[in-house]
Amino acid sequence: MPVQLLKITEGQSETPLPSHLQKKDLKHLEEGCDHADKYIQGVAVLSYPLMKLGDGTDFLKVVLQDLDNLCSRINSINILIYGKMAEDCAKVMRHGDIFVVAGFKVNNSPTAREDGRHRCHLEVSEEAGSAIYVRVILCECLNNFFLLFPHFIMPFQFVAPKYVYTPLNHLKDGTIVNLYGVVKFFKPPYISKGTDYCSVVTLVDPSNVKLTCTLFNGNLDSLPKIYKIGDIVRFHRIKIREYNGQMQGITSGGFASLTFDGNAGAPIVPRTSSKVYTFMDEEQKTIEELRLWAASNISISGPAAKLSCVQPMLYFDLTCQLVGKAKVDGSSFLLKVWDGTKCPYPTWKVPVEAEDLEGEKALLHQLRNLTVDILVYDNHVQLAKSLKIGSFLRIYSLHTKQASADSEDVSHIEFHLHGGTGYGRGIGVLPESNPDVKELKVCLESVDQAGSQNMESTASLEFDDTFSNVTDLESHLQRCQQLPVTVLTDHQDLSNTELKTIVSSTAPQQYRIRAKLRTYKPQKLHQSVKLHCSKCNSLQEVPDADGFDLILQGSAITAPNPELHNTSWYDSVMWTTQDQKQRKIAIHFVKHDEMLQQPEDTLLMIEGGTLKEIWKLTKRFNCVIPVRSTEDDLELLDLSAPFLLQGNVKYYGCKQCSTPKPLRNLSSIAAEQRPSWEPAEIAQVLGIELLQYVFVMKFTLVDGTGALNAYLFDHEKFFQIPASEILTNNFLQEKMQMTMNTLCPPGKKLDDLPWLECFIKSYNVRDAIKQQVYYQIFDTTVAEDVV
DNA sequence: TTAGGATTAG
Repeated sequence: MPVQLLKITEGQSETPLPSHLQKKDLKHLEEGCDHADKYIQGVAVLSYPLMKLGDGTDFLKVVLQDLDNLCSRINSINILIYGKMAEDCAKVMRHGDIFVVAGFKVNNSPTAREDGRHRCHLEVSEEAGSAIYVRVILCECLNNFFLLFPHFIMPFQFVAPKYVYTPLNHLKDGTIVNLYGVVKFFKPPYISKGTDYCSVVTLVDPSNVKLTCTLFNGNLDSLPKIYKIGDIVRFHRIKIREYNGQMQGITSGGFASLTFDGNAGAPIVPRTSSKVYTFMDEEQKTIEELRLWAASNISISGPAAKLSCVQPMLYFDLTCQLVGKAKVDGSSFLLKVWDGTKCPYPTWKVPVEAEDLEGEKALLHQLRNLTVDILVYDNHVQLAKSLKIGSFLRIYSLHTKQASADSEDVSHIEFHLHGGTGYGRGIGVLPESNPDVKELKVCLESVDQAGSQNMESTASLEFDDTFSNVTDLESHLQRCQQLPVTVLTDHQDLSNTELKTIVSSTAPQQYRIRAKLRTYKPQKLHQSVKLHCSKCNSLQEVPDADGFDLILQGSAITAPNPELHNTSWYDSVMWTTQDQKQRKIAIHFVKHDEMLQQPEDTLLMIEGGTLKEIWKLTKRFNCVIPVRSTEDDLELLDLSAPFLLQGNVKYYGCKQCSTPKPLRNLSSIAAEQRPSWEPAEIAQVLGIELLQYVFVMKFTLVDGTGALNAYLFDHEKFFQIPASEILTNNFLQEKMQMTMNTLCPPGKKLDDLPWLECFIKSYNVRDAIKQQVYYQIFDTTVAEDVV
């Protein structure tokens, strides 16, 4: 029997311990040594109720105090007893009993910092060959004990595990708390620039407060095993700090986590690397309640997209199996994966040296039409290299991009995992127990089986496997071939002119045409967005954020001038950042009727802010104008920076045509009955010639009689998407790409392309050398059922 | 220490 009662009287044991056991001193405990023949001895000063772990194993935690030093907590140690031994021990033990624990495993105690006990704990179970001898102290001995050590009366109490969980709206700076939350966002663990892995997790709970936690650990396994949005986590001992005016969670010593599937009805099995954790019925109830709350308050990610459903220009999470991998260059690495379905578009193959390609050659060949090549970049390379062939992966925020090589006419789809961790971009390894992996394996095995029955014809099995998806696509395309995918918004009474006739005619003229879109430029649609000045007719690229950042940094060198604060038309606040830079930031809130407006109606001016701070302000306030102080007035920054930010849109002014006027001119708008803060009106009073966002594209149109290149110059009318929002709105980017895929489906022959109805005008452009005829599309829009 | 959510543009 692993738990034995030994009777002792007057300090002498009636039954001796087995002779092979040697006593080990608490001071000399070390991890990793063989403790099969060792025992430690101590008095039980604390015991927790017997409980069941997540997998049903009985568990008992007992604290033993070294008999040689009864006063110091550092001489007490946590004993974690598993299985039947826990049950047996709970039956016989009393506080004050002397325990002899033999054949234990020593591990670091995650709670040592918190409970002040020994830095290690002991793990014992029958399976590990452990034994516990409980020395029952007879009455007189016990009396002597209490006489000698009266201060031990207090610790001799049952202590229920006291884990208090703090709701997210009750968090306080500088505390260490336990909490539950539903995962609203997460970055799968990645290698940080320091020494640890890092994972960022944003939680919400029914208080509707968000908490972003930054978790570090040198051991990948010790970070929460979160696989999707909606997972539920329990964090123990997370430190709360204030950062940028918001509460933030960060790992503290002894941090521990459990993760649960967030779907109501799924088994409640905690995912954790820790063998030691408590999980009681009450906590099960908490998970169920959070699942119910999350079901109606969080958009839990649905089944991840399959390769058969991918569209170009999407960011999506792919659950797949790794079939091959290869080095490409210093900053990129190739992963060859499959998910049992076939991508409906031609996919790119990344050229690599045969000897660099790891993976089973026969399988790589057999699955060559089902695997896709994913190029991972920069910070993901190191992790990608370490992945094992055959492992199951979830690749987060994988980007599909449509591209065509210069020499090819037909475009293909590329899969990129770009550098950085924005939007949770990264790679996670899923365990075989994961429900999505189980489902994936069923799918892969069915393809494998079909493959082994018919090795000669992998093509037919691939077709069968994705037949429904292919037919969906075909029927969509058929519809596109019957009806024109663009329509005229005017001039419907005109009849069509053949392209052959148009190209042989003189300009300027206007025509109605019916043609197919053979190809278009730029293929990277984000490159089609330009800024246009309607006064000087110039076109320019949209400046990138780095340039804006530099201008902000430059202007932050000059501190705000306090003499310009709090005027008749704005109220000012100023503060200094807590970091080393001691940066001064001033915000001037423009008043209406001498009162501040609601944030969503407010225009504010900011001095000394960073890109991120400005971006955050635009989330809450209607308009943000970055400014700087001069000796006697506030002024706009250089016009390479946006002069106004509203929502996601940055508004720019034309450098040539603008004559900036004093900012106090804004007070005239503020004095209106209901200031609307329209960008055009703001630009006007500030002497700014507002640049308009436009799509500029070149369409190569054909109709069987001829071909011509026509320019599309569109603010919003053609795509029914505002050009001003496309760069910052992923949904609109996808929508535009899908529209282009309908107008010009990738990988299709000319016969299969849909018809476009367009109105075009020809015009002459004369340069120093010659005169040329150009064509521009106008009064045309994408058909309603295509958008 | 690391990162502190807010896509790349290869």
